[in-house]
Amino acid sequence: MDVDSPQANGMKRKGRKSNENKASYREDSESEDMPLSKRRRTSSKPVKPESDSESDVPLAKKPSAKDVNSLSKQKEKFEKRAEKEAKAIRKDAPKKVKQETPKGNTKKQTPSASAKAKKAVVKDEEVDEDEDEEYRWWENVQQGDGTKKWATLEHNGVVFPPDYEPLPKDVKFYYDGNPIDLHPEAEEVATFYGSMLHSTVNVENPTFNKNFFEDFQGYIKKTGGAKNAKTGDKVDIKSFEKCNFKHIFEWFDAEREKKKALPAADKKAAKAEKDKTEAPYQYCMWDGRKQKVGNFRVEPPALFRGRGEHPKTGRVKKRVFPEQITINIGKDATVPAPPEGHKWKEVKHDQEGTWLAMWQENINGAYKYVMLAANSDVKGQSDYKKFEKARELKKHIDHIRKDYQKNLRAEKMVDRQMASAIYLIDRLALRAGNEKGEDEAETVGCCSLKYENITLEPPNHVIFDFLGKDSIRFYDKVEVDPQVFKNLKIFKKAPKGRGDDVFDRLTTSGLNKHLQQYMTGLTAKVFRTYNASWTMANLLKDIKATGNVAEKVKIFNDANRRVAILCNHKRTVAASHENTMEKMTERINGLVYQQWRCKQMMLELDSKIKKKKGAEYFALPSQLDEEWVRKHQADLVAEQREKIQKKFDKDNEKRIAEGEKKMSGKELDERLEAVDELQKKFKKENKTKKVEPEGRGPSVEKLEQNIDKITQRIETMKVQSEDKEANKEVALGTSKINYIDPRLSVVFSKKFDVPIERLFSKTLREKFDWAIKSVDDDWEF
DNA sequence: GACTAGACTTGGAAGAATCTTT
DNA sequence: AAAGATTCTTCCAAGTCTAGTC
Repeated sequence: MDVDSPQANGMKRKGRKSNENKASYREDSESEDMPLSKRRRTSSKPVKPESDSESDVPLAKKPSAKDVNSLSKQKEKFEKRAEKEAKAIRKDAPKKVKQETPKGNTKKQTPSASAKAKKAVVKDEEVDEDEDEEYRWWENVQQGDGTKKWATLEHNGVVFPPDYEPLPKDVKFYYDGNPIDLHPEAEEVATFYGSMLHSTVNVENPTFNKNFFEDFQGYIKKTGGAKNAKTGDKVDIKSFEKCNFKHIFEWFDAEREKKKALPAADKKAAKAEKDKTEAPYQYCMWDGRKQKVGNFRVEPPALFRGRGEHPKTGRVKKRVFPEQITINIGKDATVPAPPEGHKWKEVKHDQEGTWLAMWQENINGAYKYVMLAANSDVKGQSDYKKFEKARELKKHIDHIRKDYQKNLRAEKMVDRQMASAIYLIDRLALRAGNEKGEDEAETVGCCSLKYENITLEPPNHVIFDFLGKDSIRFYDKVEVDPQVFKNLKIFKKAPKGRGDDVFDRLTTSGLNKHLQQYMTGLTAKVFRTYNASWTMANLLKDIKATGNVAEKVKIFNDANRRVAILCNHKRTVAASHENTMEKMTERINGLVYQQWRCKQMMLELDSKIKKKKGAEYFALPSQLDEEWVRKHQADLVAEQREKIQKKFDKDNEKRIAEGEKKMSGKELDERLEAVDELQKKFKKENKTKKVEPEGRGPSVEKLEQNIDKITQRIETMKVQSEDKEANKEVALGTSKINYIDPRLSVVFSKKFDVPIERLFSKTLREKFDWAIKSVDDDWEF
């Protein structure tokens, strides 16, 4: 239960065993002597003698390479701008460059500052504005040394999950067809699994099942075994295949339904009750200011849902007891009382930490922290600092780029690898890529890229294919600098093979140390922030103010999407996606059909028009065919019939409600005559291959207008549908929340008159309060 | 420099709430 | 009003990176 064994956030690091490998890294063409000052670091694991057939199974269905050309071309443009700007900054502020304090770019902030001052005065007079006066920390960011995070801190600790409530007597886990009695502790574990049968990604994962079953068996053994609920005989639970959790699942499902079906008032009351009991934990007092706590709930016991091929996925994540929890709180504050009969593991007064409580989870020994919510001052400040740091990189980026460009040809292997790695981090927004342990999913970042993750295609194309954070696949074919191509070829040279590091001389800390030389605090991840925000800034810069709000929001989202693609932020395609797409094409086809009918009507009105416009114009569009038309006609007929029926029913209801008599079936028949006529009309059209002109005073001109209108609608729908398809596996959220400087969005909102609500949800507006209140429409990243 | 404990940010998915369509 | 789609929020896993120890 105690997880005190020292582990790096639980993960045992892979030993850095060094193989003495006398690899020669001489390039084929050029003869460069690269001193091998250090021993080569290779994976401690032997190269897996995997059968090729297995390893060749594609990771995902279809590699969706990004549009290499347009994206990289634009990136080039933005890089040029970056270089220009870096030079301009240095020219502008030859001496001040060192520390750009928040008030640093005085020119731009002065107007807003004075405006705010005015506002502040007004506010003093009419106090009714907000609850309590807000603390505009961003107007006065002290550098400080950043170590002491608070002077006083009061909070009420954490909320524990409810105790386990045993299942009703008639709901059982089944084994080999028999209901089984389990000790509540083992039964609880059964419910972890039973309640998630709908989660196919887990329940169909053999590792998940194996791990779960092992732990489950352990619990059964530990708690006195399992018994046949009918006979009372001991049952040995030894085969996962014979386990049946269906009854448990159905019970949970029914409970979920029951909850959902509750009257709205009851739901509301239940929520109010919960809010009330949790209220004391929602907020804390941080340096005397009320601040929202983020995650005050202790994580409930469950099955660990490790992602990708996590070797421990499915293991039981145990219930956390007060005895495992460390509380961090002000010296003078009242320490929250642990639950009756329990005590805290420890109570600290660590002013250098921003966490309120902490414990270690039993699977990986990972630390779990209770911290403040994203909208709190501390989090806001560090967010602000993060973006300021990224902006600071603007001043150095040209140097850094020039440097790595030069060092791509460095004599020493380390330097070459360093330059190549930074190149990739900068150009492809790769993560640093820390070393990972044996008992984690095998994912990589830049420094940990493996031999097999890179495929070289002469003259200078590189295919990257690897699983990154969260086992999300990164697949991209990229055109790289010829020297980078050469280098990668060298880095991959024999005796390296599958499983070996491409950058065998690099570690993330070495890389970051190198980066610090250019700028204090510069690390690999700053490049991601910088490139994301810089890209967004440039995309927004090129926008012209046109269209309505919806169109402008779309433009914004398009830019957002470009950033998300840059960062490789993906989501799994929604189950309903294909269906939705089909519906959309059907709708489009319906419009195309309408258009075609209009054209046929024109033929009836003007006998010469066929010659004038050409036969092509009147042909049935290629995406439609006879069969489709028949079906569509039938659908239209059915649709109309349904509509009339519904209207009729509704009218009748109304009549009854008003005390009138119901309409007769005859009336319905009369109304439905229109449908019959439509049907007849279609029949005739199909037979004669002619379409009678419709509408009042039909004319070729009117029909043409109509066709144009429909064309418009088709176009919008097509755009919508293409948009949807392109967006199906791109997740916009992460870049919006973590990478794009929120001030960019605020400026966009102001400049183009798009309400900020359209760009930021309520929580995001709270999180980015500092950004919303601190910039004018001329602020630049 | 290697190693790792610790603390903090980033990330996708699940679940809840809300909007849209039927 | 139910169903379906979409958006927002919560959850917690999985990264990054610093600093301390040897």
